[in-house]
Amino acid sequence: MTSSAHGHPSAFPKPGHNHARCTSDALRRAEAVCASRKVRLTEIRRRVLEAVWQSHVPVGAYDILSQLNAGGGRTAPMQIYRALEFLMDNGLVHRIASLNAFIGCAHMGEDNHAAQFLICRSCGTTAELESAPLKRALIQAVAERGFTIDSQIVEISGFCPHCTPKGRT
Amino acid sequence: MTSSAHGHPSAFPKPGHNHARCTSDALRRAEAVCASRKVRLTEIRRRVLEAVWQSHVPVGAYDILSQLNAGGGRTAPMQIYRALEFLMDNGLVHRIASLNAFIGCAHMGEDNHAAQFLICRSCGTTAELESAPLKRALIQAVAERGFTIDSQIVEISGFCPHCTPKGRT
DNA sequence: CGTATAATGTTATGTTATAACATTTACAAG
DNA sequence: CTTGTAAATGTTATAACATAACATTATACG
Repeated sequence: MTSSAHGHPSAFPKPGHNHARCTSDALRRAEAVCASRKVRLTEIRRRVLEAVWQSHVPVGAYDILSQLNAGGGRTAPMQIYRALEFLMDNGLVHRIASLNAFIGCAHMGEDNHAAQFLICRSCGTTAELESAPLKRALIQAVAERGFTIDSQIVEISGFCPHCTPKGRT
Repeated sequence: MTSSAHGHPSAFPKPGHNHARCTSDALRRAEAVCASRKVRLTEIRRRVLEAVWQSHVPVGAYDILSQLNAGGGRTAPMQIYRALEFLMDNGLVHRIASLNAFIGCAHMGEDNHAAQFLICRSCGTTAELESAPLKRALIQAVAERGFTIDSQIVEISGFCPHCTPKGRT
C-alpha cells in the first residue's frame, strides 16, 4: 500500500493523519530507490526531501532554502535546485508547474509514472491521481491528432473532500 | 470554423499556413467578444494581443515587452501583465504554465472553455485540444475521489505531426 | 595512492511576476 | 459642459523563481 495518508489507496490526505509516518515511509522508500538505482541520497538531498515531505502541500524552493538555513546555515538557492533536480530525475519528487512548487512523489519506485495532481484551493493539500481511464483518454485524444506524446502535466485545482462544503459535489 | 490554421478544426497549425489570416481573424473576434461583454479592448491590450498572435508559439511576457518597446517605447512589465490578465479574464488568451508563456485562445467567445494544450518540443507550436472524452474522463476521475473541480491545467509535450519523424506515431 | 567523476560550494546574474502609489482617461449624472 | 468617479494606464521599486559559470571537496575505483 503506497497511500500518502494511510487510508484507501486513492484517499485524499486527511487533515489529522499521522504525518510523521508519511515522512518516515517516504524516506525509507527513497533510500531503497536510490540503493536500487545506485545513486546517492546525500545529506543535502535527504534534507531537501525531508523538507518537501513536511506536509502534503507543495513547497517552494525558497521555502526549502529558508528551512535549511533556519539554524544559521548558508545553503544557496542553486544547491536546493540541484537537489530537487536529482530528486525529480529519480522519481522521488514532482514539480507542480502551476505553483512553482514541489511535492513528494506518492509512487516512488514506480518508474516513469506520469502523474496527475489534485490541488485543493482551500488547504493547499495536493494528491496524486492515478486514473487509468484518464490516462487512456489522454493518450487516445493525443494520438488522434497525430501528436507524439513525450510528457504531460495535469494539474486540477478545486476543493478537496475535506474542504468541500457539505451538500456540494 | 474556428480552426487556428484554416484546416480541419482539430488540425495542428501547419508550418506554411497564411498566418496573417489567423491574426486578423483573432483580432476581429476579440473586438466582437469585447463588444458583447462591454469591456474595452484598449490600445495596449490590443497590441499585446497582436504580439501574442504573432505565431502559434507561446510567447513570454518579457518578449511581448521587447516587441512593444522595439521602436523606443517605455512600456513597463506591469503594463504587459495587466493587459495579459485582462485578456485571460476575457477568454482571449491562455497561459501555458509549463512555459511561463502565453498563447492566443483558439476558441474565443466560447465561455469558460477549459482547454488542453499540445506543445511541440521541436517547433514550439502549441495547439488547443478539445477532447470531449478526455474532459469526461477527467471529470469522472476527479469526482470519484470526492474532489470539486474548479479549474484545470492539461499541457502535453511531445512532437507535432509536422515534426514527428515518419514511421513513428 | 592517485586520478577521474560526482557532488557540493560560491558568486553573480537572469527571468518572471507583483506591490504600491501617482496620473490620466472615459463616461455618465447633474 | 463640468465635475465626480471608476477604469485604465504610467512609474518605481522589489519580490519570487531559476540558472550560469567556475572553484572546491568528496567518493570510489583501478
